[in-house]
This record gives sequence, C-alpha cells and structure tokens, in this order.
Amino acid sequence: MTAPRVRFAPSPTGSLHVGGARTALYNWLFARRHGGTFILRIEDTDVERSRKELTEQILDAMTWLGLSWDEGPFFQSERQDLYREAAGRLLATGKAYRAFETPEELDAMKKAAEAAGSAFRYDGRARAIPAEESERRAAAGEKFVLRLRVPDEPLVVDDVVQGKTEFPAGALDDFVLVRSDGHPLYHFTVCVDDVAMGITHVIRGVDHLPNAPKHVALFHALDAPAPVFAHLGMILGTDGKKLSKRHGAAGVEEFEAQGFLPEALDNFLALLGWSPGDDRERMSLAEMVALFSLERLGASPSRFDHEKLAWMNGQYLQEIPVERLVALLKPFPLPAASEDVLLGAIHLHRSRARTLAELARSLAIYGADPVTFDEAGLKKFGKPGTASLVRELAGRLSAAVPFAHAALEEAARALAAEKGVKLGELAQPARLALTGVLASPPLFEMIEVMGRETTERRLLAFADRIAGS
RNA sequence: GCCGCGUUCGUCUAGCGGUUAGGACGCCGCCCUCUCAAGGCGGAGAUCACGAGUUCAAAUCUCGUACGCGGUACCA
Repeated sequence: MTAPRVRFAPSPTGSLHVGGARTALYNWLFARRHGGTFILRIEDTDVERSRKELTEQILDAMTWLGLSWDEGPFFQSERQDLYREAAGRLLATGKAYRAFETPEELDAMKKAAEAAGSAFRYDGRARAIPAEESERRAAAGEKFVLRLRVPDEPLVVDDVVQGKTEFPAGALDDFVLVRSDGHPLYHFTVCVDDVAMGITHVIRGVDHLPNAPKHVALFHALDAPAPVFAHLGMILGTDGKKLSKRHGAAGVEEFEAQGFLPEALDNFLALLGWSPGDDRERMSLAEMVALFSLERLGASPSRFDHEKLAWMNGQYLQEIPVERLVALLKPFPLPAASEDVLLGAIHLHRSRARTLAELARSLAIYGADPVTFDEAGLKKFGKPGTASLVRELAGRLSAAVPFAHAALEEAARALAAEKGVKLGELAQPARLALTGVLASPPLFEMIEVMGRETTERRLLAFADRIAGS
C-alpha cells in the first residue's frame, strides 16, 4: 500500500474520552504499520463550545499515551480562508447554492413535516433561484446559507469494518455547508480538510457512519476521491450505555490520575474492538504496530471492563523497570522514608497492587507506625499471652546478623521451635504489629526493608498494647 | 417515526461451511506458603439473540423478527 495519511480530529469540547483515545490509537497504529503519516487536527469550529485549555489537555493525553503525531496540530479555526475559498468554488460551479429561508421558515417546514408524520428534509426549493437573482439578493445583504446540491444518484460508502452500504438516491437532502453568519459547518470543514491534507483513510467511531454519505457526496463535489472508511464500534459502560463519567472514569487524564500506566491503557483499549488474530493479549505499542490491520477491527460495540484494565495494569506494574516506577509514583502521596527503604518496599509491593495509587497507599506502612489494628487480627493474635512472645521475637530479630531476611527468618524459626509453636503463630502477630493488618509481603523481607529500629519499636509497642488489654 | 449499524461464556474476544466452539478478565478449587498477592495447575460458565431458508453439513451464507446502539441541526 502506498503510504497512507490518516488523521485524528477531536473537538476541544471535552477531555480526551477513552473512545477518542482508542480512535487515535488505531489511526496511529495504522499509520505506523504502513509507514504513513498521522495528522492531528483540532476541530474547533463550534465557537460556543470549544475551549482552548481542552486542546492542551487533549494534546497532553495523546503524548502521555505515546501517540506522536507527524503533522499538526492544525486548528480549523485558523483555516477559515480555505473553507471560504472552497465554498466560493462550489458556488461558482453550481455544486452548491444559496438558500434564503430564515430559521423561522425552516422551523415551520419542520413542524409541517412532523404534523404530516414524515421526517423533515429540505426540499431544495432554492435550487431554482437564478444565479443573478441569488447574487443580487446576497449583495443586498439578505441572509443565506450555502447548501450542497446533492446529485440525484445513489451514494456508496465503502467501509472496511461495516462493509459496503449503498444509500439510495434521494436519501440525503441538500444539507447546509455554511451558516448564515458565514461559519462553515462540520461536514464541510471535515471534507475540505481531508482533501487538503490528502487523507486516504478515515478511521472513526460508528456514530459518524450516518454522516459518511454526506461526506462522500462532498468529496465528489470537491472533485476528490473518497477516502477508505473504517467505522469503529462504540465503547459502552458496563451497563451498556454510552461510556461517561458516570461509569467511574471516561477521560484519559482520569485514568492517569488513578494510577494507570499508558502502556496498559493502550493495550487494553486496543483490544476493545481489535485483536491480532491469535490468543495474545499483552502487547507493547511496537508489537501492536507490527500486527495491526484494519481488516481485524470489529464492528460490534464493546463494554469497558474496569476489572480487566486493572488486571492488565497490574501486569505492567510488575514488569516495568523499578526506576520508572519510582518516577511514576512521584505524583502520589508517599511516606517519609529513605530512598533505599522506598525502593525495597516497591520491590515487595509492586506485584500486590493494580494501580500506582494502590501501590503508593500500600507503601504507607514504611512511614508512620500503625495506630489502628485490624480488629479480627487483634482478636486472634492480640491476646495478652502473646506479648512476651512478641517481645522475645523483637530481641531475636534485633540480634540477627546480618539484618537480612534469611538470617531474620532463621532467628524467628529458631524461636518458634524453642517455644513449640508454628511459625505462623509468631509471624501473624508480628505482621499485625508491623503493619496493622494481616496481609502483607513476606514478613522477613519486609522487616529487612523496614530496618532494625522500626521493627523493634513497633514490635515492643504492640506487645505493650496487648499486654495491657 | 424514518434511516443506519450491531448481536459467540457475566465481560473482552478467536472463529470467516465440517472445531469436544479456543483464549483472556472475573469467579471457584488445588499447589506454593509466615499472611496477602504474584505464579503454576484444574474447574464451572456460550441451546453462538430468536425464527425461517440455502446446503449432505450453518456460529459461519440469505431473509425476517426481537432487543440494543447511533443518526435524524444554520452541534461536532
């Protein structure tokens, strides 16, 4: 295939939704797979709803996801001349025409159609206005919109995902290209830009599928070949409704804030509507680039499963370099502990967390001493009689040389053997003393990281506490 | 209403005329074990939405129905 040119064209009317992120990802993968060009275009023609800071947020999210663009970002708001020129050309060649109906008149027509039980379609009555009259009325300052003269012929949308669908002649009405205030509309700017940018493949959500015939008609009018379309199935929430904030998180930056890794989100999102064909699921961007093809995209909608994303994130948490983990953890609240302790702790806890936020939270025990203790644990391992055992353990551990997990464990096992108790009967109270809970990484490795002083202090404090109760 | 799209374990999916319908998440059990994870092993879980056709043979092809989703703007 000759090098394709694709684009991702978000509107800065909200943050980058995961659905949009997936669209961007597929476009990016396709471009990279075939040595093509990935263009970023900001569709900010809706002046009322577009916001500058949202553009920044979208760009940041793209960068965070690792989706680098080759050209742009282009802003439609800065390309008005291009649209005006194209509109003039369509008008001059008769492919578009001025329509002078006021919004009120149109409204009345809509109401009438509704009353008659049929859908409103503009009847093209302004087509008949002679060119001179049209010029004269425009020059006289009469308001008008520009409408496309949709040819009376069937329109074919060739879609790699949805198949070829043919829209019969007359399915489309002469839709508006340019508003009466001179602002070009979405369908028009999209096509003008796609032509100007030499877009060869349009990969976007199915919500745009009904627009496709309009675009095909426009490409014809602009004397350009229609690009290849690929309309993706929607991403829904777990309840089958369109994914939104209601479902927990929908914006890419929210996932970042919750401690998901970009590679995990990329990987997860890629699998929502695409698969490499074999059973593999864990893939880096590079692997996905090598495997990607439009033909393997799915048309059916998919639900966003937070559980699976969390699992996948946990997988990545386990395998990325620890230095990177340290860097990624920076934005999260971490305990006041030395770099060494933190590093050791991360090693012990990374396989036990599914998000960076969880990981950071689990590291808290390396900071302040626990003040509350698991109730069930206290009931089971906090009997007064255990206090002396815990004190003795503290002494043995403090005396261990070196203060490393092997020696620590040996010391503890020796004590357990002397007392005729199982290791667990020693380890569990100790774990409770050290962490306040009954679940943690292996005790002795944790003790090694916490250090002699902390261990002894917590063990003795705990012994005092339960002895008195 | 009209137009379009979709429908394989709870979820994500493989499958593209002949399979014991495969994998993953989640769930359950076992192993490992000082606890919890991770990991290993195993299990439950899908009359392939439903109904007609075509065919020796259909999850796979055709049509219809149901349900879901999307669109129906001088929004994107």
